[in-house]
Amino acid sequence: MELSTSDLPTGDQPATRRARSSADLRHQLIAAAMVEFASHGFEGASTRAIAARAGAHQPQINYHFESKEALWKAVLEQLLDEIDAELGLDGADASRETMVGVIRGLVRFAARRPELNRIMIQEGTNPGARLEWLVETHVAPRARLLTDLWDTLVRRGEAAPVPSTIIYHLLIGAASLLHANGPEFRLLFDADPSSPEVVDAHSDALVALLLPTPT
Amino acid sequence: MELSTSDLPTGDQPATRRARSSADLRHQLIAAAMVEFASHGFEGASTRAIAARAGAHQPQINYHFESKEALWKAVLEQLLDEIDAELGLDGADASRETMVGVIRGLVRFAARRPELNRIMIQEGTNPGARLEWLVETHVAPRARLLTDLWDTLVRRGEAAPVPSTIIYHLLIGAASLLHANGPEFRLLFDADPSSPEVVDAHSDALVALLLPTPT
DNA sequence: ACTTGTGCTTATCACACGATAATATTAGTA
DNA sequence: TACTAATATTATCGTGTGATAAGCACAAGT
Repeated sequence: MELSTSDLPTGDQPATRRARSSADLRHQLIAAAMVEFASHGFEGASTRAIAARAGAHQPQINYHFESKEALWKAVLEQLLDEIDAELGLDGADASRETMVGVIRGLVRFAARRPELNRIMIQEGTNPGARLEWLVETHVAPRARLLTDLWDTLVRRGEAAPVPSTIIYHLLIGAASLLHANGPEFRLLFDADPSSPEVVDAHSDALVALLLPTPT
Repeated sequence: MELSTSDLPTGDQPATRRARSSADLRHQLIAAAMVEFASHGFEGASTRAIAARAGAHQPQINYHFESKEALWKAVLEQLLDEIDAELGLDGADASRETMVGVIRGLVRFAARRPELNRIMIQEGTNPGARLEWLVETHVAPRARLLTDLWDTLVRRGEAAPVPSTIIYHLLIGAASLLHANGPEFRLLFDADPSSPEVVDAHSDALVALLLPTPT
């Protein structure tokens, strides 16, 4: 390979350079792993490719993380933190505007960071330990927030009368596939899936379909 | 390994037994590859696992198919034939009932054969030769049929005013994710994603959302 | 009975995988 | 400058990968 510290973004103070550099590499490995896991799945992504993308050697993954699976969990924890920040679902009140914000946020996030949906789709396909960890510790509580909100709106007649168990995957699929499969969209329609025009039209459509305004 | 002809469903007439058995194995390999490709992606699926699932030895794949990729193409051609039979989109007239049938067919097919959506989602994620082959030779013409139908209905006011480029992935995502991620749905809601109740509720919801009846 | 052809089985190729051990290098401290 | 702890680097382990070659089994045709 051929790596030197000058290849990486260097810190400043010598006193903190080492610690910062170490934390930086951790983040770079997580960022690289995010892309590789999203593209090739857990099994298909290789630690060598992840390390190369981060400008590091393959054994550094096992030095900074316990295993490939621990790195995968770190990736998902970061992604879920990011979508929480984008949606702000937990503290919100049960209103139509909240739901509008959630829908638009889902589309915006899927366009900005398609990796989360790609990884979740990959894992949601196969039963197993990774899916159980994902659902039990991360997906279930967030899904609960969304289904509760939806049920409230339906009860008030502010949302289409669709069971919340159905609406969950329906909404996430409708909001994310266009961006998870961005390359396919680009080939099919010769348009940029992450352009503001597409994202806006996509969000507007979903809001209009799911939260019809009683005229 | 330990294989004998008695492990496989045997033919009848000795005159045709060899040829039938060969065609049978081809089909069994395609069926096995369908499951493996859907679960682990093209790169993650191993020819040994495919062969084992079909009750065959790994080199038989290269005997009956040119390569792993040729087997993958055979899988997709079979799946696309199946969904064509389910939807019957090509000869249909441009009516609301046709669209209702398409929507219900998409959901029904995703529930019965989640493998197509799983494979397409995997491939739609990464630019490359496989995606280009898929889109150019198979997806684009079918997508065209659907977007043309949609545009006609929108012009007539019989469908929600959503651009057909947006509706394509929106509809397919909304119709398929629940079933592509069946294992996740099962864990989340403790329900069978392929049960008639779920499939019906899912279809009804999509029809109601996309083709609102002007009351 | 003999040959031919089709498909199966075994062995093996060169390479990629995740993980670990051993060594080298560096930074911080005394 | 010596020493120590942290990180980087190299080498290597056992295993799995897709593909191919060589030889075998057996039915079909003569």
